[in-house]
Amino acid sequence: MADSASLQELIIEKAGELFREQGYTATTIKQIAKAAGCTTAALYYYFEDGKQHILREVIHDTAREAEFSRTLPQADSLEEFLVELGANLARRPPKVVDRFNWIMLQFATLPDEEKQIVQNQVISIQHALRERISQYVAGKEMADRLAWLVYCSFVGYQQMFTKLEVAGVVDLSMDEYGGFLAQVVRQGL
Amino acid sequence: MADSASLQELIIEKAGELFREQGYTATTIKQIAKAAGCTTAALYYYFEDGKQHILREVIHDTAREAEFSRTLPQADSLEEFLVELGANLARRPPKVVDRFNWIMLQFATLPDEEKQIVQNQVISIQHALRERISQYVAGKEMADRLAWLVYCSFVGYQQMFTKLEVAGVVDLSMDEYGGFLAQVVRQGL
DNA sequence: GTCTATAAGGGGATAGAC
DNA sequence: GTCTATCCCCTTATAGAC
Repeated sequence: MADSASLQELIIEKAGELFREQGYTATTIKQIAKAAGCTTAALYYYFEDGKQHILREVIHDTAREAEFSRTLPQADSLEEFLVELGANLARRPPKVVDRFNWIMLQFATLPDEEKQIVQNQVISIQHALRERISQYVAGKEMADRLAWLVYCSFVGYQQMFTKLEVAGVVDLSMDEYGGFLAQVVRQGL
Repeated sequence: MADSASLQELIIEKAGELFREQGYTATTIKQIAKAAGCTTAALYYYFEDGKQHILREVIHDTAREAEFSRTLPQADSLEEFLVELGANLARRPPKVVDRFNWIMLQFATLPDEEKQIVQNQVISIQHALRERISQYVAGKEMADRLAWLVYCSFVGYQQMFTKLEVAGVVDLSMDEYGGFLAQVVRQGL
């Protein structure tokens, strides 16, 4: 981002953007080079194994970045926590959502090592969610399942409403969705 | 599938499989031709606009097929309905799940007409879900929101556990997940 | 209707200059 | 470290034979 960033970092950053926007296969190394302001030969100086190598680095970089920015809201009750969580998620930049989507959809074609990185990230998010939720509910098992339910619910919302652009046709904001989830969790119907 | 199927239908079917497995961009028309037992020239006889044209037809075909096979379980209570729904979804062939994922990946790059087909499908599923749910709960608004919550929850589960293969690491079957969702919806925590 | 043959272009990758 | 120049292969697509 800064002009002083090394070309290597710049390549990873620009490649990440292109992968996110177009997918891995649809992105050419010529596009990546152009976006990074260099030639394809320069790519091979930093990434000997070519395009696949850049992909791996993008995944690693994404994981590192996500690790850093993960913070769950504070709240006095489970209901409030879920409402806040929904509100937080709704405020995330589209970039983050797109990146998650891209990796998810790329997943099947990733090498094993990178698959594990992605899975570990998902699981560590669920763990964080579970620990927080366990402050509000009785029973480890209950907290664990609820954490998955909450996590999956929001992921699903995002896929449907953001990725599939259903939000343009149906009127249900993520805030409302989170609020409804909180209500259901609290008292059922 | 039958040997008597026209080559045109066979191409759409085989292309659909390849797109699911590899993605659209990664699939070549040569692969499609080979899978369908013909040459690339034959493809252009049926699909003048080439690969894009085949993509469109696959989407249309997928929508038609989904329309046909969509049945929701019968149940005496909301809780039972949700449990059954989870069990049904768990039994779906991976093929169906993969297709949904693939279309999601492709969505951003689809022409408007095909985008609408996909959205309409999603919305019509939610409508079916909503109508069924409204048998059990009071209030149109409530049924609508709950239908989205249920739909998104299952989509999210599928993404995480099936697509990201978290099911191999974490022990939470879709049956259990559906059961837990039913329990939460019924009485809260 | 389906094939053979091939054109035209773009893709990933590399050798060697600077 | 980065570029110029280029290679080879594979891709999409088409013309014309059968």
